[in-house]
Amino acid sequence: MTVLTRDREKPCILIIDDESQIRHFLRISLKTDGYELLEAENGETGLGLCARYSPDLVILDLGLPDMDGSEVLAGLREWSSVPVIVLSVRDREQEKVQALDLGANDYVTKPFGVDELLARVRTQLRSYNKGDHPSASGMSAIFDVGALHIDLPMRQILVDGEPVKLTPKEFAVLKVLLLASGKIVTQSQLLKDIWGPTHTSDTHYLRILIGRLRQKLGDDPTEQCYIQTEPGVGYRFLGIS
Amino acid sequence: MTVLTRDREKPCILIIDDESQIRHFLRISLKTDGYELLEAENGETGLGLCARYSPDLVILDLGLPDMDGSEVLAGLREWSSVPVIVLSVRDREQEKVQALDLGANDYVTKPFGVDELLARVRTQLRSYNKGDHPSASGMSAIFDVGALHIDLPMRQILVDGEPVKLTPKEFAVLKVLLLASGKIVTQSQLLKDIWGPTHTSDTHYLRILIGRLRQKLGDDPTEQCYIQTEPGVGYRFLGIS
DNA sequence: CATCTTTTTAACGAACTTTTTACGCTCTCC
DNA sequence: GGAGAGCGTAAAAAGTTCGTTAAAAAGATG
Repeated sequence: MTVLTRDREKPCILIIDDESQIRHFLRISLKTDGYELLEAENGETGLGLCARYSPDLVILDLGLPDMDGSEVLAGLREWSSVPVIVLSVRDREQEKVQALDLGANDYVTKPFGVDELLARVRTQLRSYNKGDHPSASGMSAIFDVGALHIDLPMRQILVDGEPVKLTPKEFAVLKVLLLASGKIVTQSQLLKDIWGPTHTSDTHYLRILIGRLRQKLGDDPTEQCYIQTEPGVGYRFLGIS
Repeated sequence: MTVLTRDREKPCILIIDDESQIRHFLRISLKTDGYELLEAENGETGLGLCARYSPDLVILDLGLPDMDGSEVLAGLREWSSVPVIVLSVRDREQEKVQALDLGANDYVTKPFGVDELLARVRTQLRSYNKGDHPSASGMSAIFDVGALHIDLPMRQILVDGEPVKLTPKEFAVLKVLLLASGKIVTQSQLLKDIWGPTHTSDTHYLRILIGRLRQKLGDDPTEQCYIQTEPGVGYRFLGIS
């Protein structure tokens, strides 16, 4: 199952709550604050939506019809570290402690003020985005192949331990190839991604750039060590299966 | 001044509260849960302790004698990203919103249950340790690189022991680069952070400011000692691995 | 209101990227 | 075998970006 595409500009929030009034109420508040929304009225669909769309934050009501809210939380924490704000009508301290220790990031007691909830949402999203959580961006961005060490977020490339300087376009091409590791990336796709949709036919740009890239990476085009060319189609990065 | 050593096994919590009963009460609860403690009864010593010992978490009372709690929070957030749990007797929603948007990670209204507070402490420490926060791994707000000594909370910079005056914008840029030590900071990000979102394209502002900064810090752009430029992308501060 | 500091604007040379142009190579297909 | 398409390399030309300097404008200070 692949991650379905969604607007990556707006932060996406999943609401799991059975009360339609609360969902309605949250929907209006959150949408006007510029969030994209997903909604589920029971734990199971909530978990499903979370798995498929990997939202940036989950607002979870503890009182659900099909399963206990803490079960949902526990299930979620099996594989995801998405921030969770728990809502509950119950103000029992032990329940708060339990939810927080199960992995909730915040606990808000109903009835609550919208502004406070929105502020807590901002707080969670803020601290979540600060560290680069692997599950948020999908995969690790550090590659080690042969004498090559590539750190995408640090934008650092080492060949035999020696740092290598890449130009912006060189780096962009390498990144696209790397993120599709093993798979072929079409020439027109690379051209569209990096040069823009008006240059999808200027394949010689690519040939020259790939040449320089191979040179800088210490790659021999006759042996096709790192960057393999698929004649007539495109290029692929070899190394990680 | 270097970072003072302290027991790195136990998480260290700084309590900033003027009421000695509350401190006593928290001290007992937190110590039995295995935390190391620091205490301050006003904002100024609190900030000082935080700068010197860089605790893993701060519990901050909003009602302090010497300065407003939100001032302490704002001052702290100038240079530190340590998690902060705010305590307050006031249950006004706007105050919660303000504190959370100023950078607080949680807000607990007095009177509160110990168990809940302890659970919230655990939650903050947990999510703080997940991402690799620079200041979590022992780095403080005081930097010593080569002949350079930078004290962010004191706003003081020494080159070869000589104090150097920086303009507000120079200091802001240096701070952003420093807090992202090693990582690249995009030009547009610096421009957005310091000049505001309307100047994200005025890259020449940055070039001039970086030039002056390098000059004042005694940095040679041909040797790329402190501030390294990543052509076409942005800048990074070198020195601390 | 005058002075000093800080920020913004303008201009220019140097270094670097990207694009253009040109040429050699291999492979397929007629 | 020859023509043409696709790929790789090399070097020159064009275009950007970077760093520096200098001066004008704006803001702060007394």
